[in-house]
This record gives sequence, structure tokens and C-alpha cells, in this order.
Amino acid sequence: MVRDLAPRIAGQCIVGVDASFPGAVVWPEFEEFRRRVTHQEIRHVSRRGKYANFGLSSEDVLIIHRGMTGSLLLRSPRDPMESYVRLRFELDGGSELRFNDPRKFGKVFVMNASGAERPLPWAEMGPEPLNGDFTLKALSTVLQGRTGLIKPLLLNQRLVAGLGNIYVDEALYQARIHPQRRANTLTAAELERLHRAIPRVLTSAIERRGTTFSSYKDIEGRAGEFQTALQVFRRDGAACYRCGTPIVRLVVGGRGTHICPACQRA
DNA sequence: CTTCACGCCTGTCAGC
DNA sequence: TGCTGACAGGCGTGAA
Repeated sequence: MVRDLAPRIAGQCIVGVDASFPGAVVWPEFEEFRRRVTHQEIRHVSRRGKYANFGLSSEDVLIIHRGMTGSLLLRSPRDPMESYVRLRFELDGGSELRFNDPRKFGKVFVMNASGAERPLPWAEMGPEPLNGDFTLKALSTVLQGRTGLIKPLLLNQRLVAGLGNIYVDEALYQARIHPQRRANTLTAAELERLHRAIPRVLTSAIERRGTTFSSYKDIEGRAGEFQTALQVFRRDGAACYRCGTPIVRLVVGGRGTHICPACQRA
């Protein structure tokens, strides 16, 4: 999403903000948010974990987390409106950025980019799996001494950035690790496989432009394609591509979880 | 530190 | 067809 957006909106100015649901803005209050965002140039677009960040000329950063069902759409103001557009950012290039979010789980902020005004949402977030800082050592360190189940730990953004329910199930399958294994019982070989699997899954998902079950859309409203490449997620009952055993659904840490019971032993 | 339940919203789908 | 309940990509909080 950020890769699509960056070349198309960097350098443009936000000339107006409209909210049908001001509550999407978590901080500051909406009127101050509007004041701080309008008449600002978008200097650069970046990402940290699941946060999309728009660096503004004022040294503020506009931060958007899509939650479960949110999408960012780059549209003409004349295009038909989607059903759940909560915020619209009008750009001086003539297009508008729409935050469409059926379940209202998304969150939007603006704050000083230095973090001095208020801690940035990713202040305590773990390493980025697609950066150089995600070494085997880094993964071992964040899991060091952890007795919890590996799956909930991988979903914890303080340990590793950006993994959600889909990609954790896929990465654990690829690494042949059962999601209910205790982190401190993983062998060196398993840690190595996990370390390789995580960026592999994410890279593959990005190449296929994301995973769409219902609501996820890219900035032009197109569905992703990674759902056709999933190995386990929501494939319960279907045959494992590696060994043919039926994929099983269980609940781990309160989340629907999908495994091959033969390839991923408890 | 860890798990678990729950709340925040709205839609979809299976089963009756 | 209509209703009910389970479930859904995230994450914060509070209790145990």
C-alpha cells in the first residue's frame, strides 16, 4: 500500500480534510487534527509495522493504522463514494485519499515526528522483518527467556513488527513449528527456519499485493492475490500441500489458527 | 510475565 | 425467507 501510494502522492499538499466519523482520529481532537494536517505537503510516505506514515512539511507525521478492515483509496472526488469512508484527505493534485473502514477499528493520528510531543505508536515495537535488523540473533533475543506460546508472541508487535494472524500461521507452517510450542523450547534449527520463513512469507504476500478475504483493497480498490497462495490459513479440511494430511483449525490465544497436524507437531 | 475475556464495530455465513 | 449465533485481517484494558 505504501509502495503504491508513495510515488503518487509525495509532493502533494493536503488542502482539506472531511470526516464522516471523526472518532477515527485518536489524537489530537479532530479540529486540531484538521488544522495540523491541512495546507501541509506530504514529503514522504513510509511504514513501520502496520502503521502507514505520511511525513508532513511541518515536521508532523500523519499516521494511519488500518485495523482489520480499513483500506486507503486514492480516488477522484467524482468517483462514486465507497460505503464506509470515514475520512477524506483532499489533495492539490486533484485526487483524494479516502480512509474506508467498515468496522471502525482503524486509528489515525498526527503528532510531531520526533516523538517529543507524544510517543510514536511504534516507540516500543520490535524489529522489522524486512530490514537488515531482523537477524537470527535479533529474533533469538526477543524470544529469549519467553515461556509463552510461540504464536501469540509472534503476534505481539513489541517482539516482531508487522505480523498478523494470517502471516503468523503461514510462517509457522513453513517453519514446521506448532503454534502452541513454548518459545523457550524451540531448537536452534527451528529458530533458523522461523527466521527464514517470516520474511519469505511477507515478501511473497507483498509480491502478490496482499491477502483479500473480503474487505482488503489496494489503493485503486483492487483485491490482492495472496489468498490463492496460502498454505494453511482458512484451508481447514483441505489437504496439506506437503504431506496430504487435512489441515486443522484450532484456537490459540483466542485466535483462529490453522496447522498441518503432521508437519507441525506439538 | 502470561493467559484470558471482553470491548470496539459491522458484515457474512451456516444452521435451523 | 428470516432469525440466531459464530466468526472475522487488530489491539488495548483489566482481571486472575
